[in-house]
Amino acid sequence: MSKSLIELTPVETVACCSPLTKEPLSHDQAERIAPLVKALADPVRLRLLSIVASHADGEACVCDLNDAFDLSQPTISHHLKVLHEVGLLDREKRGVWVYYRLNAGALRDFGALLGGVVG
Amino acid sequence: MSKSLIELTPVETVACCSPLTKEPLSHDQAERIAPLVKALADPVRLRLLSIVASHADGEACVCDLNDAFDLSQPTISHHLKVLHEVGLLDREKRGVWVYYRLNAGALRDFGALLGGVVG
DNA sequence: TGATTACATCGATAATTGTCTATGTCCGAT
DNA sequence: ATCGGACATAGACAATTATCGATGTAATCA
Repeated sequence: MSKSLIELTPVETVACCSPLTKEPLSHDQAERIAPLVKALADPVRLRLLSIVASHADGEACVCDLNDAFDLSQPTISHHLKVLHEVGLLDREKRGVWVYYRLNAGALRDFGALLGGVVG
Repeated sequence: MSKSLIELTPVETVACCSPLTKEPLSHDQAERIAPLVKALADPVRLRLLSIVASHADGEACVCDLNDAFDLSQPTISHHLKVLHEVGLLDREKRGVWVYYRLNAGALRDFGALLGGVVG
C-alpha cells in the first residue's frame, strides 16, 4: 500500500507531476512544489547540497559542513534541516556525528520537472 | 564577442555551470544561481510559468494571466517582472497588450543543473 | 482632444526568513 | 557520575517579500 498524500515529502510529490511546460500547474500542485523549490532557493543551501553530493562516499558530517562556511553552527543546522524536511537530504546519526546524504532521485525528479526531461 | 559576465542574466550564468552534484559550488556561483531558483520558488510564479509555457503559440498576454488568479493585477505584474528579470520569461508589447513567452533554453539549463542531465 | 483600456510603478503593510546567541540533548570518554 | 564535544532547538531581531490600493503611462478609439 502506498503512502497517503499527507505523508509525502515535497520531492515525492514532484515525482508524479508533468513537466512544467506541458500543462498548467493546478493551484494545489503549485502549492506543494513551491516548498521544494524554496528549499533550494538560498545560496548557502545550494552550496550545502553540492558539497554533500560531491563529497567522498556521497555523505558529509555536519562538522565538515560547518567548516566550509563563515556562519554559526546553528545557522548551518537550520539550513540542513530545511533541506532534510523537503526530502532532498537524508540524515543518519552514527555515534556523535550526524551524516547527511543526497537523495539523488529527488533532485533528478526535480530537474526533470523543470527541464521536461523524462527519466 | 560574448557578453561580459556583468551583463548575463542568472539563467545565462547557470548554463555554464556543472551540475550541482558533480563538484561543490563556489560561493560566487551559488550567489548567482540562487536568484534564479528564488524566482521559481513561489506557487504563483510556478503557475504563471507553466501557463505561459503551455499556452497556445507559446505565449500569453497579461490579461489572460490575470484571469487565472484571484490576485490583483499589480501582484501578477510583480511576479511576471520577477520571472522576466531572471530571464525565464521574455516579453513583447504588441499594441495595448503585453505578451510573455517562455525562454525554453533557460528552463532546460536550469533543470540540467539540478538533475545532472547533460543537454 | 478626451476617454478608455492594458499594464507598470509606487508606497505601505503584514508575513516570512536568514542569522545570531543562549541553551538543550545525546553520546563517548575519563 | 561527570565532563566535553557534536549537533539541535528556542527565542530574538533585521532584512526580504507577497500583497494590496492608488497612481502613472502608453496606446487605441470616438
